[in-house]
Amino acid sequence: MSGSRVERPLARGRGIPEATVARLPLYHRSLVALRERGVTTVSSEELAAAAGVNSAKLRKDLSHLGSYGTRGVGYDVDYLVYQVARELGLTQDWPVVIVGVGNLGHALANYGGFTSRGFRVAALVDNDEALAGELVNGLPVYPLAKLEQIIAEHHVSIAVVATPGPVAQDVCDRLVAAGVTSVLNFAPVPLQVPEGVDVRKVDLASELQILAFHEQRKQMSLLTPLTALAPLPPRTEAAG
Amino acid sequence: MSGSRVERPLARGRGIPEATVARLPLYHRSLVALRERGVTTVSSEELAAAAGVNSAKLRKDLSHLGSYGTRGVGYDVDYLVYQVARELGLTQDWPVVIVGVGNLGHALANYGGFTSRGFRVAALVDNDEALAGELVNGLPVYPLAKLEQIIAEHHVSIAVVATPGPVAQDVCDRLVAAGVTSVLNFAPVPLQVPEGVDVRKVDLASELQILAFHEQRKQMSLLTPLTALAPLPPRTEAAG
DNA sequence: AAGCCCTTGTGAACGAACGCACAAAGTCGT
DNA sequence: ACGACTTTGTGCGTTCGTTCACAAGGGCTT
Repeated sequence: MSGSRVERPLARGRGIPEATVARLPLYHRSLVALRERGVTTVSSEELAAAAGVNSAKLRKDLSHLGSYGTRGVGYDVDYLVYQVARELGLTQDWPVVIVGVGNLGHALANYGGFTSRGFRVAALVDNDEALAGELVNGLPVYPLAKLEQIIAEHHVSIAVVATPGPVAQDVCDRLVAAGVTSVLNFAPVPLQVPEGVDVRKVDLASELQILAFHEQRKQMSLLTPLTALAPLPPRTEAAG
Repeated sequence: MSGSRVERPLARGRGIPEATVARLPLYHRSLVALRERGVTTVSSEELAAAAGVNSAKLRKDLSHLGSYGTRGVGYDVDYLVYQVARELGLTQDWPVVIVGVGNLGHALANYGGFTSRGFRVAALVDNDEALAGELVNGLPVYPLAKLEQIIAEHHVSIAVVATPGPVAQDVCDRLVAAGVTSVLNFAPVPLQVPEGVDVRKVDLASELQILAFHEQRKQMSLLTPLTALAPLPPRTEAAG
């Protein structure tokens, strides 16, 4: 077995659990909403309610960023907004390239939440010649041939793949070769990327199917009594 | 109150882990792709590679559905496609209502992956009077006032919320009151729903922010050696 | 200043998910 | 028919994530 050397699991600025990172945007948004309502101080209980999470989880999440609260009082909204934003990298400018200007790419280019908060659509790219030069949300569409040039000139490190599935991997390969190290993938295929490149998948069809799974279960449990579903359900106390 | 009752960690009915359910759509899609290429038998190793997951994880996932493989051979593609589809509820028809026909709702209405595989857009609904009656992807847009009627007549149990954030909760409440028990939420707010209603969130801005977080860390680790990261970050609260 | 009250931050228990490694169980060659 | 080979299905240890419960620590009142 390996040595018993205790390695510090959570350094101050690093080692933030992935589950926590995934919730930081949620907290950030809730905090901004509170700030816009004029709230200056918020307790973990209130913020947790606004974000729809458990308050203990919220406190532990925030504790990974540092001790930004005041015991007996709560968190200063302004200060916490800034800290979360800084941790998420929202205090810097992120030029983003969107590849694929179909229905989805169109919507993304127009989507307000995409362009705000540090992100800026550097360019729209599509391989359809007919689209080249057209304006979408005030942004011109460039041909796919210019992809590498755009990435280099704008120092793009984050790309959005909104192409049809069959070409997504090719596009992704070109993106990575050109220097992109983070990809948000809307295409219904699992993208293969080398070490060091992050891919996050947004799969609309999958989400619906997951809902359908649970929906089917609900319908089944309505039609048949519980005893018919499980072989021998112990007659424990009924909840509620 | 956000302190919700302890919901069963495993999926309702038979105990299929939630993490497994979330991957079933992925397997289903990979299997369909294999079938279309004429593949009739697939090993866990091959299917796992196609889906981009660990093969042991794939086998354990599939084992929750039943013993559908043949040792020494693999899985029959046709058979497995059917079993996964049945488990996901894709063998039945799911009428879906999309509320909010903005950029995103427009894209969703046109999105092929949404309408295929058991799902069917029963109606598009928007509160913008100007849109009423317009055709999107061959489907008419109905006014919000008809929401309850549509849900009842089409027996809709799954709804997509693609409205602006501020009205999402109101729309959701009406959906639930009208009988919807599964909601796919694209609005950037956490929806509150009663027990028994499922909500899945697709948050485009959050996904980008999560990528930005990791991207920032990559850049930091390139610029500074690891030893420079360990000390406490200066608490510069005078910023701004 | 001291004590009370409030909320944060966290140790610890619990539970879920992952992945290794292997036994079980089938096929195929001889 | 039998043994070698292949691949599934799964027991088990490890890691990751969630939640409880409470001590630590700050503010407020007296």
